[in-house]
Amino acid sequence: MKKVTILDIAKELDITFSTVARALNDHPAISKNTKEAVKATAERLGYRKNKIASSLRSGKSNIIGVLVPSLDVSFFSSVVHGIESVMNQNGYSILLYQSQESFKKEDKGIETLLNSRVDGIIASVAINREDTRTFEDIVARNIPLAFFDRSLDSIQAPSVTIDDYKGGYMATEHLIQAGYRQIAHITETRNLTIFKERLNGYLDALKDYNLPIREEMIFKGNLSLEFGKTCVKEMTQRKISFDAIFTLEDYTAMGVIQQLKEQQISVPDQVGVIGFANEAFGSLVTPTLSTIDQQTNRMGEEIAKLFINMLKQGDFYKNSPKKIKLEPLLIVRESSLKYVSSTLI
Amino acid sequence: MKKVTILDIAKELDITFSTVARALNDHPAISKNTKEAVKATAERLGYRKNKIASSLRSGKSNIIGVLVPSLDVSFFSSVVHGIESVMNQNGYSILLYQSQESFKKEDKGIETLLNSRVDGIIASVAINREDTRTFEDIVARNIPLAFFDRSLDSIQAPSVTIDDYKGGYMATEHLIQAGYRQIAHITETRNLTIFKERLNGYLDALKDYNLPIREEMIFKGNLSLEFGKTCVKEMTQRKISFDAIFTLEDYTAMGVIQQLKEQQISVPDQVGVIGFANEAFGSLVTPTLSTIDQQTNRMGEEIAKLFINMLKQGDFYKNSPKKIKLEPLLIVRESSLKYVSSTLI
DNA sequence: CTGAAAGCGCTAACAA
DNA sequence: TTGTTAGCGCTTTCAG
Repeated sequence: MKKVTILDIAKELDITFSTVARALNDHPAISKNTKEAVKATAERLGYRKNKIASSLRSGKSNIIGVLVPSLDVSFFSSVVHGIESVMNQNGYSILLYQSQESFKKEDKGIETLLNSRVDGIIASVAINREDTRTFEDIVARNIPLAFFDRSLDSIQAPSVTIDDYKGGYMATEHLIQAGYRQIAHITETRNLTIFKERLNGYLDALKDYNLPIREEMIFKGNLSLEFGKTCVKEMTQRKISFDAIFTLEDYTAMGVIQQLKEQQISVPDQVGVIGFANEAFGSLVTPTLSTIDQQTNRMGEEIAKLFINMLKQGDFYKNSPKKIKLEPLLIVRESSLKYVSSTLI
Repeated sequence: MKKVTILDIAKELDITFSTVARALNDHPAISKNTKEAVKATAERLGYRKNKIASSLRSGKSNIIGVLVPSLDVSFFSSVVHGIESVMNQNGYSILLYQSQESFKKEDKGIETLLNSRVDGIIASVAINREDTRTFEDIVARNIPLAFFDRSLDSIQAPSVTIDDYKGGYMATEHLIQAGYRQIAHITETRNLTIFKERLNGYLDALKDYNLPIREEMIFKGNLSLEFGKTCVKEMTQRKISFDAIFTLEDYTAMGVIQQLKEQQISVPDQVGVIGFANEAFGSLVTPTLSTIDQQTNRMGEEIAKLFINMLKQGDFYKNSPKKIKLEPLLIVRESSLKYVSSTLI
């Protein structure tokens, strides 16, 4: 089966190929008859429009580059799911690139996407990014750029994030209101805005409720289940008394719970635990895990919608960028319900 | 910043644009001097090769279409993760499309990918697919096609799947060897090869161990946690005696466990449970869930490698297609360890 | 309502 | 080692 072009259709019908092109694109100035004839023979010959050729000519590819750290993290795959769904409905395709949390690969990714002449880029930046030049370059070329979740403050691009500060505050406040007083927090060594914000929320909640902030109860490590265990062990060893732990994400919280169980400390009666991210397992474990939901699918849809609006503008960066902050949602489950828990179990 | 082409570089250096093109592509017949000069000015002017133009001219896009049901299912996002990683290392980009389990969207997706002139398509077919015409079309056009996990037997394309029959057999055999004798199975109503294979494995294991096959212990429903609960309730109501359940996937298994707990039936002492898929939560729940691992990342890598080899051939479908079956891995955890469990808890 | 013609930016065969 | 030239298949302006 050799490839069919508009020229083949034109010959078949004894008209010019430009008429064919117009007919296929539903150009208003083409008669119903020719349109129908053209579409019929196109179908009959098995014609498929060559998007590459039209992209080259028109300067629009109808492809959006999506750059994320890793699809193996459910948060990102969920957002990408949302992005693809909305973009698809609007006639765009997704060119996918994973940075694997390396800014070098991220730079390579941006180059590839730019070379592929995507109509814009949606990104969530790698955890170890330092300079922002490659991203500045995108803006300098006046190519639409938007961030989700992890954005770069120095870049004047729109973004959809969740209010991590508020999330941190809500989680901590919830623990306080549930009756806990000595609340530890586990965060990340690496310097990511989202984690700092969660920490700030934690700190401010303590202040607002007149609880002391104790440095030895704030742990910095690498995002992992293992580190959750380590922190509990350390507090026990150093005889730091605590009655609740708020962790920067859910896997760490699971580590905490596992270690507490190991040490025969009951959750939530002796120690309350709340995580962050609302991973799928939270409702399945015992005790079920309280957490903060990040509205991942919604985030994907919002960023996609915002992006589509941006694409409609001419000069993408003339207005100050729209920054959407989604509300975090507090999901209260068993792991943080001190008083009620005894009746639940 | 206006766009820079090879012509701009050529003018700058007072050579022809074809020399520039060759220099940029490291053509052997170009002198070191010119190459360096060209690359330097390319860099200086901020030149980026227009992949669209080269694709149009060369007939190769270096883009692979990936068509999956939904990235919101961790199995698929994990495989796509593997595919992107390997493809990326080999200079290919991924154009992503989700069918959302609808064959209509799948057809649209194939059309879009074909129109985008991808160099090939890697797909996992939608659950409700009936006719196979769109896929036949891909083959007819001699465009590389490969399946993973869910393939179409009537299409002569390579595939990477796991041995679902063996997985079903292993799961059942494990339960038998652990001392269970009355083993129920929960499967899907819809007619998907992979689920049928798991069922067949279950049936054959029972036969091989001389255990009776009882129709009333095989439940067909819709893949969900809720249906797991329903089945347990039904067996209890109908006073069907059972001491183990093998479910077609992990969420259903969770439903089973939750309902058993609800009814004060102890897992694994009274009833053993094993799932399928090795979802992330399996190692976190109580009791931890035994399951069959599908080697998702490996599957992504294998299909990508296989595909890259395929791309190197000329006539893609002249040889009989390579079908790789990955070994399922039995993951034994607490939910199926009848005798040991008491010492574990 | 339809045709003629130019050209998007690159690759590659053929010349020199 | 470099230049010349002809397209890839389409969009789009200008004519008619």
